[in-house]
Amino acid sequence: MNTPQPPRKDPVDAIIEQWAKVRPDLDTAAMEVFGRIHRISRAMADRSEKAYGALGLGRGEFDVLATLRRSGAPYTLSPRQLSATLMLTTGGMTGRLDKLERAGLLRRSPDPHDRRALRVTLTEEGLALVDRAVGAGLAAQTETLSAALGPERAAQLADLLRELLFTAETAER
Amino acid sequence: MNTPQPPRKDPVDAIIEQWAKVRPDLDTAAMEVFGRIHRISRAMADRSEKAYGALGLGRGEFDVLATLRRSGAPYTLSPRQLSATLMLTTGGMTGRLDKLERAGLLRRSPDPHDRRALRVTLTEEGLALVDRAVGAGLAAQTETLSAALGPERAAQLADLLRELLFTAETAER
DNA sequence: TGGAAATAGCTTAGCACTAAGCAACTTAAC
DNA sequence: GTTAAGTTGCTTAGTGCTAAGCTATTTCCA
Repeated sequence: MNTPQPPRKDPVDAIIEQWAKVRPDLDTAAMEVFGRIHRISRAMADRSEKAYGALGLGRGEFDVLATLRRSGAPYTLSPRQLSATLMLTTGGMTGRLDKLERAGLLRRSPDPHDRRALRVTLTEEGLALVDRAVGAGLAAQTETLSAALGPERAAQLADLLRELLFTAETAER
Repeated sequence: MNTPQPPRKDPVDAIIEQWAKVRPDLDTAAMEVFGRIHRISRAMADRSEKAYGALGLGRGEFDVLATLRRSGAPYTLSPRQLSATLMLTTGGMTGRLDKLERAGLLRRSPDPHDRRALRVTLTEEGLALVDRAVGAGLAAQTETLSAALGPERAAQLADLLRELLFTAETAER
């Protein structure tokens, strides 16, 4: 399964070759990394979405439930905390919460200490569903990763990505 | 700039720690890779968008122009080729082409050999603009990459990503 | 050669998001 | 204690996508 592959050509290599023909002056080294990251991200989003989809959840809804789940008992956060964590505007969050509340997966209740604010809490159904969804999503990821790389190279990849993430998310000048 | 970093904790490490507290049974190793890939992809999309944005282009428009540009002279493709390359429905492509044609960056003309089909061609303005935009986008990527990793580790990262991309884009069973 | 199937690009309806702005409320400043 | 400033969640308008369906045209093949 995980013997180091002979270096095959992938779709990103093909794009880079095309650029080399028409714009040989360009330095395309960064595409080798970011072009692939973009495509992997998109492909894995599709795979995960398929895993939750079987449970009737979209990616956005899953993200809300998972954020509540991993906050621990009593599975309660404010809409603001959720939209900040998920890098979503408050308008977008209102829509997600509406849908999830209608599906009975969470509950909105007034915050007892601040009458402007709300508390969003997972219901029992929501808790049970998200536990299954997290398992399914993670299984899809694990399967893909271990089919591509052994544990050692996967760990090496994770380290390189960690350093790149720091820089990428640092406020641009 | 590129001395191997002391292992700092990043946002993905924090999320994984949270899961470990509330669901210690989960195998979260794959998140180390795909969680970071997702976040880097998002962060870099924002950065690139900012680079083209200065030229009045959104990411979607840029992608269309760049695909035409790297196809080489005479910078002509069909709407179908474009939507297939960019993994976009034909409806979405119609909208992008409308906007770009209105801006004078490309032209639609009938295909002489197939009366169902069109040919989409970059105008001179479109060609000049996309050449500037590609330079700007690539500069933003190059800057981020070289601030995070030296050339050697960047190449190593590219190789690991290539293998992961093969598996991620392979049709799921 | 004629008819069925496939393909091209467009249209429409629906969805999920952002940006901007709102009223209600809380906090800070003096 | 009053006023100014900030925060919260929601609403609205606008954007860009998908899915499904349409017409016109081409290709396949019996």
